[in-house]
Amino acid sequence: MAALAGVGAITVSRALRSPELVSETLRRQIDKAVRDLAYVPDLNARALASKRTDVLGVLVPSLSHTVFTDVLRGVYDGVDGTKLQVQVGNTRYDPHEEERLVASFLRHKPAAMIVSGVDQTPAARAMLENAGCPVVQIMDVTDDPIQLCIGFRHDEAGRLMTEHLIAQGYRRIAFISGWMSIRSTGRLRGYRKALADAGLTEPCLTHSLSREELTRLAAMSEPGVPPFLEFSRPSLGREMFRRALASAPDLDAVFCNNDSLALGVLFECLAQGIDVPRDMGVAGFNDLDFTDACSPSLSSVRTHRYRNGYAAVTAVRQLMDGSYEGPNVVDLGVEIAARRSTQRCVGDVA
Amino acid sequence: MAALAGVGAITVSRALRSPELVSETLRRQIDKAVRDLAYVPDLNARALASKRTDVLGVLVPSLSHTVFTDVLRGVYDGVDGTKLQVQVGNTRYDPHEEERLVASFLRHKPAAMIVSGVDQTPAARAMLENAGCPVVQIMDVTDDPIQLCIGFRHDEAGRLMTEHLIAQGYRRIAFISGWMSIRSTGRLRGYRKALADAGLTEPCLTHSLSREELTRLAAMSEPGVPPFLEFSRPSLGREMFRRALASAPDLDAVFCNNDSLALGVLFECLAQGIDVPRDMGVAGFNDLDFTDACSPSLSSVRTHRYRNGYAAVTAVRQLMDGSYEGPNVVDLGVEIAARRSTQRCVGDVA
DNA sequence: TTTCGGCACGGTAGCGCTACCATGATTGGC
DNA sequence: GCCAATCATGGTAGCGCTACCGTGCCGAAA
Repeated sequence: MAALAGVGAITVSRALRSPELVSETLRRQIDKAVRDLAYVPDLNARALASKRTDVLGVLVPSLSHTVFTDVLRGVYDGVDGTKLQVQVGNTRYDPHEEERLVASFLRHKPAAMIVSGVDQTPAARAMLENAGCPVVQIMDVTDDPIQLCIGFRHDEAGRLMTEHLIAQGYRRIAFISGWMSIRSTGRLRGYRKALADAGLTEPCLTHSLSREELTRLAAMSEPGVPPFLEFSRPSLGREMFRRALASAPDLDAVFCNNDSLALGVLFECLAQGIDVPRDMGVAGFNDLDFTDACSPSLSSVRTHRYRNGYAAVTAVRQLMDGSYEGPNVVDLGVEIAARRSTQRCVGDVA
Repeated sequence: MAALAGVGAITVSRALRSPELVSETLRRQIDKAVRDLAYVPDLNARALASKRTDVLGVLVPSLSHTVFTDVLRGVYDGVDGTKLQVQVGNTRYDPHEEERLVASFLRHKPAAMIVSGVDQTPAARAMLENAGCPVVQIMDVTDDPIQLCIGFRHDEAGRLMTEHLIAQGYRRIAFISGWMSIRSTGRLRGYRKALADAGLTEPCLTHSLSREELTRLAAMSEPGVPPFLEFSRPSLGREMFRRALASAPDLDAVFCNNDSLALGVLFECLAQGIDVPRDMGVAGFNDLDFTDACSPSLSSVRTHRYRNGYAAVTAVRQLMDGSYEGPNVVDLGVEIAARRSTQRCVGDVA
């Protein structure tokens, strides 16, 4: 092919990768030859020869949760206009699958890796440490990142929302979660801390389903639907809220581990004629796109998922060209989106 | 490395790819050496030498819509236990981005490709036709697939739901959509056909926002959030429903282009004190996980997204080993999930 | 015993590209 | 007009793996 353009093979390579190094005349000849032959460089050969690629590997625990697709949107926007190619891996909340994927991704010699959470298996961590490319952990923070972590504190988030509920006058506050990821556990810890600090107790334990119940509920779903999806369905929120009410009839608020569960709780209250927010405060987590459209609008914890993905890519690019100068632990923080569903104090009194 | 195991390099290669061709003794020696040296084969070199990879390229228009993440779940479940590696590309509903991604994916010499929809650009189509690997189009059907298409008819889906509403006694039925993808247009066509067949007219045109309004609404969203997401938010459903009511006060049903919009409509009815389903029928599309938990539960069109992804992978695997024997156009069909939000006839009368 | 097919394994030669160095042409300063 | 510095271009030698063929060995048939 290079011969047909009347130049050496290496000049073609140069013309395609750094056109500014090739004279205008030759460049035009080569461009023409490329078009005539519909020449497409083989990326595998390029990767083999140059020992690097433009692949940005991104590992997320789920593609079904808006949470991580928002992150991916930030990632995609961040690589826009760069040479980087995003390659997504789905760990399905399984540390071993994550480990497998880390190995598999690293075999392709990626330009950089972005992984979710800070709880990789020791083997996965070791591989990432020796990967020889920038590695950024997202959606959580730790004092001991592989290289750089950008995220927020889940325990802090849980504490803040619980304190908000307490400030609104709620006292019997339940924490509802269908399935506990490592991050949910952090939120639960924050919730408990806030309760303890205020001298309150946990009215009931509905954050953890028994193994049998999990299995039973999983069986209800369409075959092949992984449990973690099923376990944040609104219908599960309704079910768990009914159980919480049964075991603690004096309940006056529920803090849901995610907005989907909260949506279910909202509908259950509607169906039972329970007044939200007067008789029951309802709070979600993540501030998904439907929270403001609910009636009453749903309070939630706003996490900066899009920004997290975007910031991770920005950091990756700076790490690649050596210009990164920020700290190696970045806490993006969270915000309480206080809406009608937890607004008991103000407004009602006035 | 091969030397350290006391064997030839080629034997190592064989031992790793087809262990049955190597004697037990050597295989054990090699296994040990592999572990000792933490040897990891370079996939780029393998791809270069063997001119093939185990990458299954999957192109979807969005990672933010549950619709496509459900498909991806099916895909991931389908490749489970095989050598295939999923690689996801996000076209962001942009045909040119899709074309770019097709080119980029094909350079990696994938084992097969799965693309969404049947409306690729001529250039993308040509590349896929000459890709030399199985190509499956999903989530829509056409008489003229690239190689094989597995999906469902959107016009048929739109027609069925509209007929359901008519059968329930609704007569002034609006179609609401924030943004029209190529597939939404099909649903609108089916809706109009059903109305025409029943001798009914379209009460108002709320399926198409003006360019200015789209821009204004897009500006409302978080920077970087692509429009197509914003345009299916529940809050947009509330807004568009208000407009529809204003331009057609005698409206008695709305068929929403997706469940998110329908959720907004449901809440707007709740806020305005409009009785669903008696005074207003509300229908969505896709049958997302919250439809059954709404109060009243939301009628929708169930599309087989998970199954579509799974079936595509199954077909890909059969195409790869030459055992595929099905037709080259597969219509998975849709089902009407008739729930309370459109249940005007039965029950109320009895 | 010879012959031959089948088996386990190794040597050689690339796959298509790029890193590295070499070459020749051009420029500018003395 | 000479030399060094700078530029554009080409040649060579791999990157790490696998396809292809070849070697030596075995047991079964002649």
